[in-house]
Amino acid sequence: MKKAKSTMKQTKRSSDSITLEDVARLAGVSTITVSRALNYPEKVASTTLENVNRAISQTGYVPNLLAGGLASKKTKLIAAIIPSITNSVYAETIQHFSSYLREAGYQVILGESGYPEQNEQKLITTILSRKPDGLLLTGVNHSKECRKFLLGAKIPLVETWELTQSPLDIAVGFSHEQVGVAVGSYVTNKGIKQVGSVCANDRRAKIREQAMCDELKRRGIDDIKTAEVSAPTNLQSGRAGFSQLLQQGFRNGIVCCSSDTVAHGVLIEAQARGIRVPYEISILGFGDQNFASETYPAISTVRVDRSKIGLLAAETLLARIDEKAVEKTIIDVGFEIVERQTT
Amino acid sequence: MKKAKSTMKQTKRSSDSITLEDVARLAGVSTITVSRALNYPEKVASTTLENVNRAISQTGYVPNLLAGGLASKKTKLIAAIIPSITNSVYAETIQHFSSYLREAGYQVILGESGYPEQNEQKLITTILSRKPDGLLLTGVNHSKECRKFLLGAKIPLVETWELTQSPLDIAVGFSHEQVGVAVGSYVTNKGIKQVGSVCANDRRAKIREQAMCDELKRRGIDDIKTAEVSAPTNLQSGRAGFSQLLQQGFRNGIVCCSSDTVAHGVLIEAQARGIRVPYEISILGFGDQNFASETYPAISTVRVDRSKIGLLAAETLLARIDEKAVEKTIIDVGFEIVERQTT
DNA sequence: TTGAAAGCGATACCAA
DNA sequence: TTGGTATCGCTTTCAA
Repeated sequence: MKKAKSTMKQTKRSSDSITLEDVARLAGVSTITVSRALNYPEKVASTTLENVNRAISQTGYVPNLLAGGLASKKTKLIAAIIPSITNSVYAETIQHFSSYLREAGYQVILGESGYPEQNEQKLITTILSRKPDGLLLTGVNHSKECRKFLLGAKIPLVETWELTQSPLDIAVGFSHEQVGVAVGSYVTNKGIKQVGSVCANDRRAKIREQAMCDELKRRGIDDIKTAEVSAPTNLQSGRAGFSQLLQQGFRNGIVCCSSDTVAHGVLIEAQARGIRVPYEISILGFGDQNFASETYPAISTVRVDRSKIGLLAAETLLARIDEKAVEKTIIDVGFEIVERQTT
Repeated sequence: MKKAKSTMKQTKRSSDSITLEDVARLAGVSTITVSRALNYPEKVASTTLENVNRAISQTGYVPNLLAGGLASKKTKLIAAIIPSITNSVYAETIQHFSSYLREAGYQVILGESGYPEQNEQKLITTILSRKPDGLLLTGVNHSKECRKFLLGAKIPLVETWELTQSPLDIAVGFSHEQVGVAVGSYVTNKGIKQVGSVCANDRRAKIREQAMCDELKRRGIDDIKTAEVSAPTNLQSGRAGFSQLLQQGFRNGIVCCSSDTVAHGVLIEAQARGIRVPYEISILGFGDQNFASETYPAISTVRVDRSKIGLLAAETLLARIDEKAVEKTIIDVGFEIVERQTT
């Protein structure tokens, strides 16, 4: 007993939407031919193709990727887990990541991990249940349980923003220790004697701060004032953090911040107090966000190339998915200390 | 001939992943019972439930939502189309939108419409092929073709950021004309005589600027200098825009900007030129982004509540999906002019 | 170049 | 409370 949906009013679980079968009937071909016309047009005779295309536009057919993905085990979906979409460094990374993948016919689905109500494992399970073809992670610090699920999914994975000696699969990022060391040596090379640090209570930020302090001490600078502010940071964090430093007796020197947002807040507080930047104090940010080149003269920063991370992550992931060989599984994109000159 | 996947090495299209059937076999129940244990645990005897749960954690089972969605026609997916993820006003809206939906068991999939290489219709088709249960749109300006596909999907829709008399389904936003009028009257009420406008070449921004100019003229202010900058805007846009105004002879008065980013750029340029804000000129932004309350004293702004838009959009959409009655289909969240005082 | 039939992994429907 | 069976809409496999 064949189906004859068009003739019987309603089959048991009929649906209202237009399916391949509707298109096939209209075009006078079988469903598989329509499927081929969509996925491998070159495998279909040109006249057939025309017929099918006409039928598609006549019906306004929209393929059902759930069904397609279920059948083919390829969803053309890539998942990305980031701490927060409102943090512009992550948003920019994802923006480049998505844009590259979009051109390759993939779509990105986002998960936000930065919210405590959201346990990481549940997030990962939720994401994996959509059966993405690949997955981007932010950071390398996953619980044992999570690693199990991640590896169990048997899909290409890319960890970003941080580097590790033992990536789950691929890592694209930079070393936060190296950033700290570079900042420490930058500061001493400039002959600066007093250093203040306004640092968010964020794992990676703390790694950078620690490495910086170690390097400074190694180079003989012991006068380091530190202020911790809670993540996510905003301008207010910077203002408050800088005030703390001043209370601790910080006067002339450099204020190193865990993000450009914090740095900006420090600048505002300094201006409010009549402290001239970069004359009396100088400020170093991190991320190079919101600071289009040459636009903001008063703050120097550690530039991390979000587009590079996003693009390389996308590229490597795709290569893995297409089962091409991937030369490097640990990719260091580096960073750069950008000095801003006053105009 | 029944399937006996566990005994035969490989069936024709076997897969490596763990399915409901694997769990069922281990728990000694049928697949539908496992399905119930997951979706309606209260409909399953407690001993059975325990067995099933044990089997689930033993196997590390992750449900396949493609299959589930296909069978049930409920994907627990909500799509959101925004111009750009890196624009913080949209990102914040989505952040609240997602967070509300997440608690209700839904996941958000994003589409970016702001990139020209991406035609809107293709974007919509791509999104709809994932069969979301609902859809958020930014703006109310859709092509006829798009409206057709959108309506054809027969899912709840919510248009945000803008209001219209004839929404596709639901609209949550505010009137950009009203913003313009309010700004116009705010300016004249303060007794300001000269107005400069730095406006992005963005549809909604232009609507606001136009309404403001009309209102100003109505109230007898004709001395309006305008500078257009291209979207997406950054600090540089503001600097350049303000420079243009100065060239046109703008001296004392207020600079009205199409976004806070632009306003911030204007501030920087003013400071660079030694023009004191808000004494010699005052600055009005739009959006209240990046300006945590009371943090940035020099710039006033038009505050639009992103969390309200995101939350109300999510709430209304869910109500529609659950087929609850929705009282209002046009929801005006309003706006507010926030004056910042100098400290 | 085209098609028939058998899945993909879940849920809906009806029965026990 | 539990299970058998028929789908959901598409692609793979194999055959014509």
